[in-house]
Amino acid sequence: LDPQLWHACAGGMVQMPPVRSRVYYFPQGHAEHAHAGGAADLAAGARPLPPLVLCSVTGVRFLADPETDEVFAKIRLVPLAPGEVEFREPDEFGLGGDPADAREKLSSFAKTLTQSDANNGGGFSVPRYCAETIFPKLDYRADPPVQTVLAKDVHGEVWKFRHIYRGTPRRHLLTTGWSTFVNQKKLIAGDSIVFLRTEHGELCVGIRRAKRVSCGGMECMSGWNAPGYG
Amino acid sequence: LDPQLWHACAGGMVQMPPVRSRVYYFPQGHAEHAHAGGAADLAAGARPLPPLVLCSVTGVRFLADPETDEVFAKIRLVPLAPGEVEFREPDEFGLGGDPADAREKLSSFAKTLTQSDANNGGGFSVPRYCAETIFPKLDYRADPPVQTVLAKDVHGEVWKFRHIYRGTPRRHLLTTGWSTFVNQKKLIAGDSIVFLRTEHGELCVGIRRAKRVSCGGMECMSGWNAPGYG
DNA sequence: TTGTCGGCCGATCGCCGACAA
DNA sequence: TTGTCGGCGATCGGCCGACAA
Repeated sequence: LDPQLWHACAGGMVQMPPVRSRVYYFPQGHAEHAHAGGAADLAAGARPLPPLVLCSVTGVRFLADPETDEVFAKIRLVPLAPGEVEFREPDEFGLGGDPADAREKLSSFAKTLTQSDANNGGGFSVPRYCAETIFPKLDYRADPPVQTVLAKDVHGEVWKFRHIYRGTPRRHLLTTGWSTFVNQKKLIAGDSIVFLRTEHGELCVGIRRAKRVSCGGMECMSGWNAPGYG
Repeated sequence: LDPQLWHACAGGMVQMPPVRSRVYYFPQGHAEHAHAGGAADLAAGARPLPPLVLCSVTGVRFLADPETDEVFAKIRLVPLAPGEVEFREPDEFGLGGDPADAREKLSSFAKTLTQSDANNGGGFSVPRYCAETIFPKLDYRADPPVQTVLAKDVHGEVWKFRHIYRGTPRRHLLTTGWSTFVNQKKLIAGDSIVFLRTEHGELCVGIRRAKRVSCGGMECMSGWNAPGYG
């Protein structure tokens, strides 16, 4: 999985430590996160674990769930002996000033799906900025300007969309191919879609699912479906 | 799962030993059937198993696959000590002369789906015998005679069908509700459907899938899809 | 600039009798 | 008696511009 696409899907809040950098590992926090409330397993151990362990990052793998397309990472940590402890600024590893960071911001775009986007009745409203900076150049001399857009998802599968610039006032839309994508990926209003143009000029598409909240057996998005009073 | 429905789905060739009856267990045959060709596991054991073991049936559970509706059974066997060996006719347990057998034959009906039945373009041609002996009585004074038929599947789920008697010449058909059933159960031409009327007068429906044969990646039924020359 | 809506057109679904095996 | 077909009406998917936020 392309790290650029992975980061675009994960969002700007997610930063990954580079290989050979040093991080603190929090066993209890990990245990609580892994199986909520099951941290007793570790506490019951004969030798109590320290609250934090200084480790060296020896490997990072960028992965995506085959079912949901949700991205995650596997990070390999090796604990350091107390004598190896030495403080180094993370910036030495380019954590903050990653040059890929600025480039990524320029060539990726995320949009939260509206009801109209997710309704099976129609297409996808492409924000102008996304169409002009991420999508392939459209020939505006045609009337209406139309092109076929190919985008690769996190699994390498290619999706085909009809990209048209029409309506009054003019706007960019994805029509044919869009509803298939929505249905296959089981997207609903509130989920986000990410478009990314790699340095090779290749277009990629990722998704970022909204947190679901169960409503009496039905799955729905908090805030949606709630009639506004007043 | 109702044993009557189970037997109707399994077909007349399948007979189950009753509880407390005695049967021979063939370990090698079981192993070969369980994982084809993997019988070496048993042969490699320190103590070679006897070719057949006389057992007592201590339990039989009639089950159905939640995905495919295909029926199977779990039979609990307890090996008998050599001293316990005594010959008894299986008929003493009612294996052959099961009174439920004759009743079942009267009130269940199986039909192999034709292309027209499985095509999503239409309904299901109900053989007259099935309609008249299994289905609820139709009021022939109406024109055309129509009723709603409810049938419970092996999971207890209820399916609703529109049963109509129409056309020239007249015939029984299931229309509305049929294609939903076909799609949900993923039925294709060659599969069979079983209708059963229980002693309580309740209508049940089961399926019996045809053996699939793979045709270059496509799944199809042997004999179907083959154009007839001459 | 873009979210939502109603209109509308074409494709598909599915009910029908005709006809023949 | 019942399998298959063509016809056709209803429904649905999905593309469109209007309009307003």
